[in-house]
Amino acid sequence: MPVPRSRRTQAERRATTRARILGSTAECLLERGYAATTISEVQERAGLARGTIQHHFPTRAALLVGAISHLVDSRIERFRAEAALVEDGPGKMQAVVDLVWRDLTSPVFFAALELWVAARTDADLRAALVPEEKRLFASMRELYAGTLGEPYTSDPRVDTLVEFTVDLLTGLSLATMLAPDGGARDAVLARWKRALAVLAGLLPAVELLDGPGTIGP
Amino acid sequence: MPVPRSRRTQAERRATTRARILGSTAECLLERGYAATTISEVQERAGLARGTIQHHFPTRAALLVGAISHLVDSRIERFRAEAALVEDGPGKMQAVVDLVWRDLTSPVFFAALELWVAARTDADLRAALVPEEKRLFASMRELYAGTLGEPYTSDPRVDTLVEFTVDLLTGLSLATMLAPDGGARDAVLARWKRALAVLAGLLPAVELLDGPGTIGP
DNA sequence: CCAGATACCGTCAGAGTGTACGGTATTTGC
DNA sequence: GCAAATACCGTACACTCTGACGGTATCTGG
Repeated sequence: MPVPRSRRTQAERRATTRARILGSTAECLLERGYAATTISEVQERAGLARGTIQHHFPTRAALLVGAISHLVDSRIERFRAEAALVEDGPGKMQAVVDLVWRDLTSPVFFAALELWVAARTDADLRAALVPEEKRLFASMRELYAGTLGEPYTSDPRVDTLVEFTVDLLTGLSLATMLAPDGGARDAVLARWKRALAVLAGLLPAVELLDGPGTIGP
Repeated sequence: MPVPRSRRTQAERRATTRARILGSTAECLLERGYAATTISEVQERAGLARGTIQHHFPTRAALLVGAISHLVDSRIERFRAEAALVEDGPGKMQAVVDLVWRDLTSPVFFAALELWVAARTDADLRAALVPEEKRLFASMRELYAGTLGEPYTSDPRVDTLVEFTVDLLTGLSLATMLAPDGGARDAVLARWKRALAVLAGLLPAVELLDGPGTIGP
């Protein structure tokens, strides 16, 4: 006997299925990659009819454009939640490195990477992606600053150090994406934490390679 | 009247068309991306018949695997040529940063990036890619060391600094790939050069952000 | 309560893809 | 020279993907 569904407004119906579709798209990007993220595949994962997908996203391009904002939102939200867990203390700079690292090795990041790389050779995708990524970067910068707080935020070098950290960890994530060598990866992370201390003037350069490297303000 | 072609050995014929196919594949990866790199597209660019492509690479997967080694070879060769031009002098460390940057923003890099990202979700591609990239990294390490020479090579911190540089510049290349902001990009590069000097103990940390930053041994 | 709007469904044709296959031209080994 | 081998060619076919379309269920505004 068919359960009479609770009455939902059109807006609610629309929003939930839309979210379902975009969730499946993200999942598919993550697991199968950009090229294999087809309408049929998304449809199947979402458990919806072909026409439904098309009703919300008339073309594949529109679907992928929709996925962009969705992924950016997820990533910001995820980062915010993780950032809230960072505790104050002498190892805060290092904790933020770990925070950035968790972001740059998270599923959302790799799903977004698929679109990012595809956008290099797809003008439409790029046009939609670039402003969204600007939004992402702006949010991220705020979150970095908010998480670090004083006295870090007032140091003019910190912006640069954050930029270094994000770029470096992005490269490291890419490099270790295919053949994760946990040991080497962690070693680079540990050394970078020490390097940050050196660059902040908290540690002499000769100590770049030794010791535990937990240095605070 | 058909010109009687000079007699070429089978090996020669094979090698040249093979190279032609792989060249077209690389070009296509660069210009159109992984998803749009189809047999037809490669065939058309190479000006060969469909059967010819298939004679050399029975499947699309085989073609892409073939492209991997080809790209790695190109990249090593390209880097070697550029490295030979680096002159000795007080700004050598900085010159190597520029050298790495030219590699990580070169067409071959972006073509390889397409395969790299695709390999994340394609086990066969990954199996072929990982050993080739090991080969690439090994060659690169040699070339870094050879280019830097003494006294850098004997400093145990240099390996780490090279790793930092490569990872950081990889991230920077990715980040600025879609919307190149020359100014911001160059600023990060310049600051990283100074940071290297700080990390090597040649410059005090307080000078991270100021001045031209050409520091030598 | 009911007409119009909107969300969802399922099938279809056209284009494009990858691979199989038989045929022609060129080179090789004897 | 001449068969065998191999490089190159072009068509054919089965498959998948996309976007179009008409049809049904659910909601909304009056």
